[in-house]
Amino acid sequence: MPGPRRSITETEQAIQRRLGGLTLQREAMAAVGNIHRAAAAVRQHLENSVLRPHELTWTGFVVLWVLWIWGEAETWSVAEEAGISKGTLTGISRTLESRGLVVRSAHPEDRRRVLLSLSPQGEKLMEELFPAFNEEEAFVAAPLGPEECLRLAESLRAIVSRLEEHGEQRRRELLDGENLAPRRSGRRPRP
Amino acid sequence: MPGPRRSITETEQAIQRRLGGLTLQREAMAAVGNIHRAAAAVRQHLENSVLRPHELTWTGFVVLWVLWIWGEAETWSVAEEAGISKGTLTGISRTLESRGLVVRSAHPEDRRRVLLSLSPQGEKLMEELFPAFNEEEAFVAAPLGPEECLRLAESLRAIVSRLEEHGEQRRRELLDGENLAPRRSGRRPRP
DNA sequence: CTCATATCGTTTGACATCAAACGACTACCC
DNA sequence: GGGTAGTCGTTTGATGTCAAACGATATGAG
Repeated sequence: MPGPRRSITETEQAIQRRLGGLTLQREAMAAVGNIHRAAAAVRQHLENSVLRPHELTWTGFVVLWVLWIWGEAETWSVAEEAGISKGTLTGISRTLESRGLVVRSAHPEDRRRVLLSLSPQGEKLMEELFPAFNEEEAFVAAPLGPEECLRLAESLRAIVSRLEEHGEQRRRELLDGENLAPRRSGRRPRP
Repeated sequence: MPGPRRSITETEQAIQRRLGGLTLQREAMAAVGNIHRAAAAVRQHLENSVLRPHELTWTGFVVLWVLWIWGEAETWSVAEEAGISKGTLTGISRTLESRGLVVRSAHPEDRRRVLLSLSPQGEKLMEELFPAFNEEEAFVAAPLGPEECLRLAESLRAIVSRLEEHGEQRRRELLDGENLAPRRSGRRPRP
C-alpha cells in the first residue's frame, strides 16, 4: 500500500463536512457505504491471496462454489445464485470448461437447456480451495468474534431479504412514469 | 423476478448440508458471504433505480461521489478512494469528461500528474442525485432501524480497518514461498 | 550536466459484465 | 398439424476491470 491512503474514518469525517447542510439518513448511508467498502476490500484480499495462485477470478470461484454447494444445476439457476447475468455465465462456464473444472451436459428432456456440474477435477479443487478460502474469511472477520459475526450476518440477511421481497416493486414504482430508454450498449436490432 | 429463486435461507441450509463433515469457521463464512450477497443486491437495486435514468454506471457514480466529497483530487487518489485501479479510472474519467461532468486539469508543478474535479454540471447532478441515492439507501436498510444500522456499519468498518492495517502483510506471508507467475492477461512485453 | 532511477497517467490484452437481440426449441391453441 | 407465443442459452456491442508495459516527466547522485 504505497500512498497516504485516506482511512475509512477520515472518509466519514469528510462526508460529514460535505453534507453539513443536507438532511439525510446518515445511519443508512453509513451502513450501505460500508457494505460496499467491506465487500470490495474482502474481495480484493481473497482474490490476491487464495484465488490468484490458482488463476481463478472471483466470479469463476463463485460459480464453482455454487455448483459445489448445489450440485448439478441448470444455467439460469447458476447465474441467479452467482448473482450474474446468464450472458456472463456463458462466458464464465466456457472458461471453466476449457480448464476442465466444469462439465456441460444436455438436459434430457429439453434440448434448449444445459446442465452444469463440477468435473472430478473441479470437485477436487474445491475440496482444497474451500478450507483455504474459509481461513481467509476468518482472518478478515477476526476482530469481530463469533457472536458479532452472526449479528452482522443477520443484519445483512435482512437487507437481502428486503430486496428479494420488495425490490422489484420498489423499482417499478420509482420508474413507472419515466420512459426508460433502452440501454445504450448491447446488441442492436438488425435493420 | 421470474423463476423460483432460492432464498438466502435456503442457500444457508444447503451450505450446512454440503459442509456437514468439514470443520469450518461458520460464523465468519456467514458474515463474509452475506457481505457479498448484500453488496450485490444493493448495487443492483441502486443501479436499476437511481442510476439508470441518468445512464450512469455504478463506478461512474462512485467517482463522481468521491470528487463531490473530497473536491479536486489527483487521479491516483481518486482511484484509491473509489476502489478501482488507475487504469480503470483512465477510462471512467474519459467517459465522464465526454459527458461534461468532470474536468481534467494539469497539475501546476508536475506535468505528469492530472487533477480531476466536478464541472458545474457535475456538481449540479450530484446535488440532485445524492438525495435520491440516499433515499434508496434508506429503503434497503429500512428493516434495520438506526441503531442496528450503526452497529452494522461499525462491524463492517472493523473488517475494512483490519485489511487496511494487516491485509498486505497477510498476503505476503501467505504467498511468500509461492512463485507467483505474472498475470495471464495484461500487456505483453514487446519482443 | 548527465545519467540512472522512480513515479505519473495511459495503453494494452485478456477477460468480465450487462441487457437486448437472436436462433433453436418447446408448448399451447384451434 | 400448423401457426404462434414463450423460454432457453448464446451472441453482440459498449463499457468496466485488472496488472504489466510503456512513454513522459521528475528527482537524485556524482
